[in-house]
Amino acid sequence: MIVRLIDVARAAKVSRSTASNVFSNPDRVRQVLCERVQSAAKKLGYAGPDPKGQILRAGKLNLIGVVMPGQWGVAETLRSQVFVQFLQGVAEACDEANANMVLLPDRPGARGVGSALVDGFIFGRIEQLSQLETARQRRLPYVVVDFDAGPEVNAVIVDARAGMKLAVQHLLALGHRRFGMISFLRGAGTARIIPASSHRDLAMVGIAVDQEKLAGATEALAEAGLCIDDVPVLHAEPWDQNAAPLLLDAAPEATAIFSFSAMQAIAVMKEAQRRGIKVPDDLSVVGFNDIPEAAICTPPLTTLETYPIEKGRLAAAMIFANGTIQRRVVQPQLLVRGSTARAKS
Amino acid sequence: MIVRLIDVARAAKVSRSTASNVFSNPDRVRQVLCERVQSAAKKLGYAGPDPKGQILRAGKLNLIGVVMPGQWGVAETLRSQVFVQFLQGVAEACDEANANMVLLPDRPGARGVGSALVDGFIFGRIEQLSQLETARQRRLPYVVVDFDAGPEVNAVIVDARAGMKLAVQHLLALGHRRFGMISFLRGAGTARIIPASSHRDLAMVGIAVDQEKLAGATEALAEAGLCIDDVPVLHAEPWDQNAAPLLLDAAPEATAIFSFSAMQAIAVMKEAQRRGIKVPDDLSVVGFNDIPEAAICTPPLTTLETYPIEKGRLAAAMIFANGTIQRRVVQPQLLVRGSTARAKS
DNA sequence: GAATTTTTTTGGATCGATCCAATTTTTGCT
DNA sequence: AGCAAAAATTGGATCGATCCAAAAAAATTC
Repeated sequence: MIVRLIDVARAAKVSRSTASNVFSNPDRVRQVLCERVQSAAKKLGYAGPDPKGQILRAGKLNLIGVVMPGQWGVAETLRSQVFVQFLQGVAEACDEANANMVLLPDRPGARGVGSALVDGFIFGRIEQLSQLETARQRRLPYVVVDFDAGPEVNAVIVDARAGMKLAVQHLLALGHRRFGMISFLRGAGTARIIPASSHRDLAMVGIAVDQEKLAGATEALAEAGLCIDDVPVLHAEPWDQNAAPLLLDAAPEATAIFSFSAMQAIAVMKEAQRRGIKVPDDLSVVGFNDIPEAAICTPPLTTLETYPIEKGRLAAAMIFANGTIQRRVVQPQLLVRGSTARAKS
Repeated sequence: MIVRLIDVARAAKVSRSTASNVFSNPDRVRQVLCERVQSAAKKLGYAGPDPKGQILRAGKLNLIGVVMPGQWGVAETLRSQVFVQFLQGVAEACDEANANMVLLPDRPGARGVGSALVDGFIFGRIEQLSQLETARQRRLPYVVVDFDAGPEVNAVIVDARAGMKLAVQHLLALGHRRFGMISFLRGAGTARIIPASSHRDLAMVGIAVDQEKLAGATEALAEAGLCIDDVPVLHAEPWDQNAAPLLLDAAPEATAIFSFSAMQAIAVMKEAQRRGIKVPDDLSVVGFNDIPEAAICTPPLTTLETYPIEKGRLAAAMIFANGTIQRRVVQPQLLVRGSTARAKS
């Protein structure tokens, strides 16, 4: 049924080695034989060397696995524009290295980290060190993004703490003193306002990078003599459409809101405008990460550029290098646009 | 260096077969041996059966290759939100089938369609039948999206002609008679206005699905006694920021603009507003495809829902089915939002 | 305890191709 | 033509695991 190299070789009356060379090292074969093999291949409908066989010998696959966060699947993760930008960066580096990229779920049971046919892994978002164990066991190179897994692990990390600090300091410099904050849920769940007593409870906050954001905000506030406990906090998934009203209800006095995601920042702007609150005149809003919408919404959103594409490139490059452990920290930059203004006195 | 199954077998003093069974069919092995093998594996640091070896025997990879349009690379393609939505659909179907998804470039030379380790292909966008030749030769199942490759090829096709017709008919029903159109370039290039003589020259228009859009628009106009030749036409890539002004300059009299992409439709709205032209009062705008921005921009964009996620699912399902050739046509639906209104009399 | 059945275990073949050292053929030179 | 050197070709081993029929061991029956 399936035509193999050996069938072609037999049909052309040459050895397997010669037939193999016709496809992989044509210059080592006399032209007469070369043609004989090729015509035999064509007659039998041979599709060329089956990569399944090649791989076993070659060992290298030229394939990087990008591991998607476990709690969300691959499909859910693709809803994040920032993550897709990150993938763009990985794809760019892959293009240059003539490699491909496979999207892997981190569900136990699935053909994921434990058994995927790849040369290395990029962990897009992890929550626990233990998730790296399987990759380590397989002795394949791997890179962790936005998670500090110690000095022996390749890492590309955005300095989210510094970023959030920039954002809050920007608002403070504009004279704001009453805030509202939008954080991430840990795990799935519905949007909700968090009681002040839990504000600093890291166990409730999304993933490591979000905990860093919280730390940054807390620090910046503290340096201005303010306390995070006095700030109403909303926990919500970025795409939860029902979240923004909750915060505006909970923080009627706030003159500025900072969000852990750009999506929720934009949602808050929309909701404020719907209620007749003017942005940025009555309410300043700052987001985190830059997405296309942030630049074109009205007003354009002041937010943090976190260079996801660059991060993707760096991560993929580390896999291809596969040498000494590297560790790169990316510094976010504040993009001041139209959604922030001086606080009314 | 690398620990293989056979090393573990030797260390545990059992045969390869038994060692293999410990990992793949534990119930066939007595518990004593099972433990002996497992402890040997742990001692040697064996990471479990290497998928490279398994694959050769199993034959099946549980991996779908999504082929990206050749002219753009993988990274460029990920910039298209509609394409990413399509990928979401593929990912959903993969999740259910416990398979994975690899993104393949269609560059010659790259490890692409010709040699990728996959069970089947989804061609995201193709321009010529010949691009399918390699997949056909490899005798792997494949699906083509938005391209009519004949009755012997799995296909998921959006009825772009009907969609565009809906859009133009909507504008006609609102009383519009003077239009502007934004089409796609074939290949890369800078945005430019197309002379009337070339309006119906399909060779200039993007890919097959875009040619269908042109046909739909032409038909709808003709049915209202209008001719596409009288409509100023702009060719531009969706993300070209400099395109919108060109069209507004070329079509100062237009009261309605229809675009082959949502991105350019939004760009035109922004540019019009910048010039003091009110949308939809002075100018109606219709896009194609629905992206998140379209729903939240001001005014929200009237556009066509083309169900990319559903298309992705259907395409992946056809690969998994791998039976009789299927062919699904998806009918777009017009989402009337705020960017269209009655023409001023 | 021998005979029979059932459960475990094993070695050989296989998946499809590539590499390498040894062999055969061709070429070049006198 | 004869010999050496170069080029082309070949068969065996290998990549890492799984399958299968046969053999061995254990459990059951009389």
